[in-house]
Amino acid sequence: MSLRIALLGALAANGPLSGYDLAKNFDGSLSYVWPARHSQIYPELAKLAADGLATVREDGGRGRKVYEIAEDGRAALAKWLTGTEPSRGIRSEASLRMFLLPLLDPAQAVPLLRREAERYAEQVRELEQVRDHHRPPTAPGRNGWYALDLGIRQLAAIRDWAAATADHIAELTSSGPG
Amino acid sequence: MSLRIALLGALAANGPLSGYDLAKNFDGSLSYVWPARHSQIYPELAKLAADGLATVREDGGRGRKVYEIAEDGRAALAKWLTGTEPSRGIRSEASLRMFLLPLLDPAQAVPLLRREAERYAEQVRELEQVRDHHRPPTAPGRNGWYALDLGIRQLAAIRDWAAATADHIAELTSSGPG
DNA sequence: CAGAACATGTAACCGGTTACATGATTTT
DNA sequence: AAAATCATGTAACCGGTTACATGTTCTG
Repeated sequence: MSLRIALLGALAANGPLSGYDLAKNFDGSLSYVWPARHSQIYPELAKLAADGLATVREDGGRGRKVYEIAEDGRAALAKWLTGTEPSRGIRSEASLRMFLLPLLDPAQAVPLLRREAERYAEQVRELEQVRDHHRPPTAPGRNGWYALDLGIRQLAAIRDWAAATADHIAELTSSGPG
Repeated sequence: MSLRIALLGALAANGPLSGYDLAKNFDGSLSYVWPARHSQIYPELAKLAADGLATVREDGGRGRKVYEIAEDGRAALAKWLTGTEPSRGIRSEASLRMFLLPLLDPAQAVPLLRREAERYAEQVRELEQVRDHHRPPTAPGRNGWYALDLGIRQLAAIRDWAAATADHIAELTSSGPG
């Protein structure tokens, strides 16, 4: 279900798009919460068209097909956003690692946590540049600025946790068993 | 691979456990980043034992089997934590919804964002109580406090984003097209 | 004209979910 | 003795990944 919604969302936000465009980066931000490969995207777009939620049009000689969201598609998207409870579960290998890092002995855990903190800090800096380059929207509607902002905040949370946890463990071990 | 690691992590952190125990809540916190059902856990534990990463012992007459992490298991866990790059991808239906909510017209989006902000605020308050009840560890090693702290920070980030975005959209529409 | 990038699809496999199935102990 | 809970497992299905397969247009 969710892939379908993600595609409708991308089409609603970024106008008519081909499967190739969508596969490339899913609008550059959607892939952060719902990644998908072209092998999954192409069949799903075909289904979307078959179900009348999007319209297809051949575009140029290279076999390119451009999909545009239909009225039924917008309705389905709005219904999902307003009328259903999303599953709160997530599955994140990176977070799993964070959860488990404190199990290592402090001499290993602290530098790894600091390295992770720095990695996330760097990613946050990069994305902040992109975000601030685009500037917040001055009119409501279709744009990825909010999505990017959310991504940055989540990464910053992990960064802060990793730094704080490294400090905490380091402090414990310097005073504790010494 | 990750389920295997998650199970080893749970066994390392919380001592010997049965599949039933693990399935119940995955230590109460691990399930937040890597949920799993008993139908997946039981076979994986059997494999873990077959591969020598954990040891089994029958425990009581109800067919209960208790698994304990073996030395090889600890080594495998440590190797994964220190020697591999985790995939950075996540898949979150809740975040997907957040990403897409600003696509709705402001009259719908703003109250939904505020409702989500309140939902996350409540969850943060609940988990903060749990966390602060347990208090931060005073000795390094096996405990779920850090994991819980990470979960709270991530939820708080979403909460803050939802509130800020609601405010921002509301402000735009009150001054913008009026 | 060769190689890169564009563009779409299919098939095999794997991890995960839902549902099915069974039996032992404890509680009421 | 019935119901609830403990406890483990299997099977069918589905969503997603990897790999395979094919053809077109642009660039150097």
